Amino acid sequence: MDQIRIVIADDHPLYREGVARTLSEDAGLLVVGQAQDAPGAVELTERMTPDLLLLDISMPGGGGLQALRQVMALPNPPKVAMLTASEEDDEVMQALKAGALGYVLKGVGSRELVGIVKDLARGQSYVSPSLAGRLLAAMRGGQKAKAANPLEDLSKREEEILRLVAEGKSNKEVGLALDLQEKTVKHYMTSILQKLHLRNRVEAAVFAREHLR
Amino acid sequence: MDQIRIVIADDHPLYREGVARTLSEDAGLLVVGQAQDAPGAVELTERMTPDLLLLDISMPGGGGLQALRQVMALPNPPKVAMLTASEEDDEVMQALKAGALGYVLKGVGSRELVGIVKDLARGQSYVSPSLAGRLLAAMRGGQKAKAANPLEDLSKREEEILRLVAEGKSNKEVGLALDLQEKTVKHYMTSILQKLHLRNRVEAAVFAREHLR
DNA sequence: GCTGCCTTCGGACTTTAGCCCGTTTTCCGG
DNA sequence: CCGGAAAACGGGCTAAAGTCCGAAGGCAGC
Repeated sequence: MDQIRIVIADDHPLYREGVARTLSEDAGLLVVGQAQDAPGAVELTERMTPDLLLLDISMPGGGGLQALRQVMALPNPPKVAMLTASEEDDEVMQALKAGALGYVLKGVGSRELVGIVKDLARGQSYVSPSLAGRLLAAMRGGQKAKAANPLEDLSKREEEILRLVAEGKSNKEVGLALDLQEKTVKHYMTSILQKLHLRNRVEAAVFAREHLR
Repeated sequence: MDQIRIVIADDHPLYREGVARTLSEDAGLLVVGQAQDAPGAVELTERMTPDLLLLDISMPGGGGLQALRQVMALPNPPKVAMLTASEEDDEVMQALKAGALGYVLKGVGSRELVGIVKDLARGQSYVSPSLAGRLLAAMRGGQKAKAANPLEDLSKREEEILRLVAEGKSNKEVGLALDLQEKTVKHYMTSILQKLHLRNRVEAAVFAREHLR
């Protein structure tokens, strides 16, 4: 049986090193390339046509999610696993929706990683346990799988107002900034809170900080 | 000349591995221990009395900053460098104020790290360039060096309340959660806003999200 | 041409938030 | 022992936030 050909993309040289060496120690695995940014990852994947791409989410040059989408658009896309420190449900969702086979937190042990990589290469998906639980919960709560971003429900104006609220502005100040009546801003707030299933402007501000921009 | 004895603390096994191997390849350096959490780092440092401690900031069991303070309180504290992905000015400040000699971002290259480690062992401080600039700016802006955190002004209770506010809770809900009168919570809010120079609870929530963990 | 959604506003509310006056208890340092 | 800060509470008040009515023009799709 052939070796599993792997490309690693991570902007931290030392972490990349750790992963590469750990995987290389297993006879069944072969690291055929390393990239340090999103464009590099796409380019390398295209050139090396690996079986598996380990992709960090937080990378310069567009971020791992964008790289994921580009890689999946290639003629013979490899299996892709996101390897990341982030636990944002949102990003997990987006990554899996975009075609990632696995989502592995950077805290994994070396021994574990080798096992996971082999599973992934066989087409077996993998999501780190601590995430898996919350993922399932999110799906149960959100019915089918649309939980990605309720932000899309917001109109242009609503989003604009939400941004200002997230900066700590009062309704009156938002009105002043956008040349609207305070009353109108209040109406928008009500609608924003309803659409995002939030209870008050503090929750809205926090939500905006974490999901907007 | 003796080798430089180093302890590495990081909760990511793979990253730890990468650092350890990179450093070990240099004849002048000797990795004498690895820890994966804050208490472990303190304990290991106490037992091994290394020359240098490389400390990750985000670690289970209290976080790297706490470990830093404990380590510095030891009879013969090693030189300590924070090794982290975080770029929070706040944390850099706190770390340096607590006695860290260096603040190295995880994005460093292997070759660089070896050089930096040797500098540190000689007592030469080091702060990653991208941070150094902003640090100086912060100091110029904040006069002397007090810019660390206005959070220290908050009493225990105030901080507790701020956390709940940052979750979107109303004064009444905070009162319910902490078994206080709504009125009391309002009083605390007034005092919190005053101390942090903020105008309303939305700003407080945003502030808390960015400066409180 | 009708049906929606977006944008904008007004009236009339109720509920929260925030400030300024106080008081009491406790606890800690000089 | 006294001062000061923290912790908790109360009254009274103004302003801000949020909700529920309704309404009007615009622009898109069917």
